[in-house]
Amino acid sequence: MISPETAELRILDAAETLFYGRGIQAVGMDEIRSTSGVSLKRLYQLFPSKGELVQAYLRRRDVRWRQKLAAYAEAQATPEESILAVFDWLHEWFGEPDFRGCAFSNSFGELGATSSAVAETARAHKEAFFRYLTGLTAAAGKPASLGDHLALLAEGAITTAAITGSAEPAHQAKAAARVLLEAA
Amino acid sequence: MISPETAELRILDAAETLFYGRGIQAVGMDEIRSTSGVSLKRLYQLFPSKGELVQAYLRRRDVRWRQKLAAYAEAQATPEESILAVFDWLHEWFGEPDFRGCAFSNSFGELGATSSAVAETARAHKEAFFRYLTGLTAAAGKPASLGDHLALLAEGAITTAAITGSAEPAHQAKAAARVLLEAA
DNA sequence: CAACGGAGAGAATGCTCGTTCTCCCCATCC
DNA sequence: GGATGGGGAGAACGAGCATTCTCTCCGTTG
Repeated sequence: MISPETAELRILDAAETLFYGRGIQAVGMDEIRSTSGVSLKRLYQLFPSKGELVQAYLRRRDVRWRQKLAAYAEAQATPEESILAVFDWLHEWFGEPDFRGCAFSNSFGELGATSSAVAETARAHKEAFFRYLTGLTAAAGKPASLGDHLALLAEGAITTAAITGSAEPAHQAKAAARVLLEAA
Repeated sequence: MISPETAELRILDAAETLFYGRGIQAVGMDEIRSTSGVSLKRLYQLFPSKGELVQAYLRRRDVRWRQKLAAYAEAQATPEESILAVFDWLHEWFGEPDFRGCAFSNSFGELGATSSAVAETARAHKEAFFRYLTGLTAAAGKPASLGDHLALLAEGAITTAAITGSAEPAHQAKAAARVLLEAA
């Protein structure tokens, strides 16, 4: 028997791949089981309902996504470079073969109206992202409004890249961000 | 008996209210029937499957949405004012009580991975929107890249307004748009 | 060794939903 | 008037799915 920790990891990995890749309602618990290799009994012991598994998936993805973004941005030499690096990181993300847009926007569109938990998780994710960008602009001595504007650009690039299937919106957003950054 | 044209209108109105308001998979054909007052038999005569009804809903919404935007923008005196008016129009839209983001982004997030028809309709809508904005910037003697940048801002504002439940992103996007417009 | 408790496989349950079918009514036409 | 055809209401069908239950197996403990 695999350890509970390993089982939980496998379940969350399967949930992330499947929920993100195909949508939450399109994936049944049976498919989570077969992909993770963890029996339904154990699955329900660890996550008492599909809704709780969805929340766990979203929470873990939120933390990881923002950590990866922060690690990339913080590897830059100056605050200005960190800001522009956000859009380089987006470009890399958009190019990943399984990229399908923002997991939070997608789950909000799918379930936001019926699940307040999903709606709230999406809201918290976007708020954290906006706060992160305003933190970067503050470090560069720029106003918080610039952070909001850059966040809107990034948000738009994510949606547009997902729907058009192109990574180009990241470059477009970066060019616009550069103009805003220099004007601020 | 109501005329086929009236029945079709009622069905599409019900579909739009329900699909947009709660998500496509969350709404059953039975609810379309009870809301529209059109019997299931006639419903299936006019739209042979739920998928076709979804496509009809999206197609009509695409046309109407872009018409309303264009009417608002074209009521302005100068090309520059038309461009900025796009964001005023967004602000009005965000303030509507049933606003729940972009119907195309939402349906893409929900069904884009499983339905190529939905994915394609969403893509066509975004492309038309981008083309409309680059047309506005061309009329103002500005490069097409400005149109793309403004479209990203608008797109980000829509998503952010939907998730946070605030109309404020329209104002933020307009402020950023003004900077980009004056710099271009 | 024998009882036990927890684990896996997967069947069973109960519900939802897309789609079709049945049955009945009524307006039209001979 | 009586046949007919199209329409409405809603039951029926079949599939999918979240969740639970059953049965069997095996490792542990006394």
